[in-house]
Amino acid sequence: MDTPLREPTFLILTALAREPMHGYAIIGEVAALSDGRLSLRPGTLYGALDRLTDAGLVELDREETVDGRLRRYYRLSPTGDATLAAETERLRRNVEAATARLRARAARPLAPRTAGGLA
Amino acid sequence: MDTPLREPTFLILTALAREPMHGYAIIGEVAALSDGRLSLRPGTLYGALDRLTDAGLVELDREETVDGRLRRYYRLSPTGDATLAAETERLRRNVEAATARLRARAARPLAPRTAGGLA
DNA sequence: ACCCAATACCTTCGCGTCCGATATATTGAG
DNA sequence: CTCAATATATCGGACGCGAAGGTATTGGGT
Repeated sequence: MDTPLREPTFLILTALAREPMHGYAIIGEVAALSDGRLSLRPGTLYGALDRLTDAGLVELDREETVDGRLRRYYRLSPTGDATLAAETERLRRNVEAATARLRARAARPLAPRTAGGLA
Repeated sequence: MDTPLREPTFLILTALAREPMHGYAIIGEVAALSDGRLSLRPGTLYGALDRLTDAGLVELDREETVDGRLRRYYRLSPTGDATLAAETERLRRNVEAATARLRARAARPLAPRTAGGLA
């Protein structure tokens, strides 16, 4: 499992990091986390939840029935916690690398040779 | 194209942000960017380059022949620049959200209720 | 009493991306 | 003369994601 997590999976783990949640609530939490940019579809969510459970990153926490509707709560496992931390570090480095290059680029928008001194 | 970029694609754009590069050099640059964690395969690279060219994010810069070997240089287009910037911002928010939750989690490893004050 | 929206679960299917393997061509080292 | 490195390209499989649809219950509108 060193396959980098894709965005939906990453945000599902992030949502669960705070406290155990049930599927439908995760959809809302991910939407909030991403400022509404990403609205998970059921197919994405439950597929991911199954995969993450098989991989041992999340665990079934408990089940509740509220108003006749089942709520299945999932929780982040220790492995999931470590994976999320590692993924976050990976992303942080990528963001830093991209930011540095974009900044350098903004400094010389159209002039590769700045009436050069060096090389 | 509001599909989030996957990591290989993101790093290819990042590599090209500094200056135009040819394919084989991009592989090395991406490896350096990721501290050797990601080594692009030719299948990934040229597939991505074709897709990115079709999408208008990168452009063919020039072609050189060095020692009988063709070098095809690609450059980041203005659209690619903007896309990379937007993607970087998106990732930055995700990193911040995950970091905040992981930090809160570390503070209370096994105690969901800290003898609470606020509801 | 009726229907529709919202809550909450789950499944199936197609697409796009990625990766591994493979192929080709040239130069330089052993 | 062969092998490694440089440099391009293609193909098939795997897998995650998204769209759509299906089941069930409660509550609001008419």
